[in-house]
Amino acid sequence: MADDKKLTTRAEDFSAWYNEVVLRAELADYSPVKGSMVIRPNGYGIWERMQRALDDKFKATGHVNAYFPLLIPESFMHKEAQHVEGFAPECAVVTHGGGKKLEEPLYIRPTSETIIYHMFAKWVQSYRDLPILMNQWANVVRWEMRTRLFLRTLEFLWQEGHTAHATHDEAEAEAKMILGQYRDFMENWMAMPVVTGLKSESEKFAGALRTYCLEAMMQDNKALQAGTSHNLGQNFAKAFELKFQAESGEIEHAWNTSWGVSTRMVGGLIMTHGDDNGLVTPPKLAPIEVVIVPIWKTDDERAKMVEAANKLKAELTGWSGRGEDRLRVHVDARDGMRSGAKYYEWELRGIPLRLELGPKDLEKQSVFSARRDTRVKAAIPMEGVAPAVAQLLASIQADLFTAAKARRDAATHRGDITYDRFKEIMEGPGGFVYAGWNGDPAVEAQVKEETKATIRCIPDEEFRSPNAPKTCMVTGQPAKYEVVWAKAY
RNA sequence: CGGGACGUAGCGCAGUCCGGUAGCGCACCUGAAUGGGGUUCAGGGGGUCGCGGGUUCGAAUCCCGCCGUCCCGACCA
Repeated sequence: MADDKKLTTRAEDFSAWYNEVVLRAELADYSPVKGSMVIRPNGYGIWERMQRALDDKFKATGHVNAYFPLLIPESFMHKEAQHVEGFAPECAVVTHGGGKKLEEPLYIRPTSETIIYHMFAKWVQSYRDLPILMNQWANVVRWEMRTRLFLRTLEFLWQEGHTAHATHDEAEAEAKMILGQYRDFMENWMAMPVVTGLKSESEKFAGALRTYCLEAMMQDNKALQAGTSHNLGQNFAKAFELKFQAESGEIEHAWNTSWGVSTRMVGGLIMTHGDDNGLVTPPKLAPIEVVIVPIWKTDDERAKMVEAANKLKAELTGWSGRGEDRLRVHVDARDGMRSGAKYYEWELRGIPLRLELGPKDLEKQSVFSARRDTRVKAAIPMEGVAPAVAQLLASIQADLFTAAKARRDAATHRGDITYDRFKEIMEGPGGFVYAGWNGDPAVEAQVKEETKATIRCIPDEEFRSPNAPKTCMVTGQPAKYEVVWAKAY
């Protein structure tokens, strides 16, 4: 921050830019405990909008919310072999309580499969008790060595869905259905394009049969895993004796899924849409969609313009053209701050649309608008201002997605790419590279070692190249899959 | 845990080499003017200079020890 007022630009130093946006837009702040953070109202407001939209989707697809406890007996963590192997190193463990050493240490949940399937086992006897479609909003703790605001912190907020089904196919359908819900949310609410697909064996969730994921591209061309959905098979059901009597009379193990998205998405939002002036929030997730800045010179004028601004706000919020989803409007009537300074501040905070209302506008019976995304300005007639504003917001929402998708596609490489060319891309601008892979984990490890890029996913059909590579990029052997490579957060 | 840097006001820093009254910018408070893209002037508040010890008449500055933070690597929603 050479200039106290200007942000470091994305081109200068992307990660410095990111940190400055988070801190200066007051989305979050560092907490006294290294690696954990405080989510401030501006950031939490976005998370609340995310929660509401997702929660509605979960409810609409038949899920119910519950809450399971933070502390998990150590023995539970050890019941599923891969799970404990994957998570034990990053767990925080409570060894003392009430001033005494505990008989059995308690793990602070890094995720809740173990406790939840233990409970499900208590609740399920018959196929008639299935499926269980449950979700919880919770915090989890993972003792990361290297942390970044929103993207990786010791503690974070998320939702974790957990379901139990009578058959493999039903669980598989659930895991994929949720993936679709996430995708819809990311595209239509976050305006963030994603590639959906399957994780390779080495990248899948500890204890899962298969992990599906959504991968987004940030403006520095690195990938961000924005969400995951797992088909857990019967792994946890066997470990926790989650059994039921089938219609046939046989005792069978249930089939589970789990799926989650976290406050990491706020980081994804920032890095997808932010610009050198700060945050850019898609209207649907903006706690405030419209800020009205009244403009005045004298005290008399101030009273008049603040009144006019409040009247405008009332007209906007009173408009029912969006049904229950009323326009979210704020009037910035602060005295002692120039309008220009207010503009910069609201731009930093990513408010999608600014309306300036001064004596001249009032005279002309119009209001002056400025879009946050394109910074295009235009007068809007007072007559019919609400639908016009709603229309502008809808355009901003749509244009953000289009722009983000164009950026991603411009940094996506397909076709027969040699390993040398691949290295050039990864050392240089980065991006998504679609390439053939023979399916050998050793090749995957080698590429990771040599280039720091990883297989983000085996993409779902609609994302695959029309002419999929026939050979493995590294070995030249026949390709088993087309995969997406990228450096990732 | 290995490699590098740094701890001075809320934030960003100068001062440290060469010991001598703790400073600057931003932010904050008060007042006045200003007011359609970061306003100006005047006044003001705020710091055990990371902690502990040593050298010295005197330490932010020199010496020893400790602690902490950040960046790079090993792990990762």
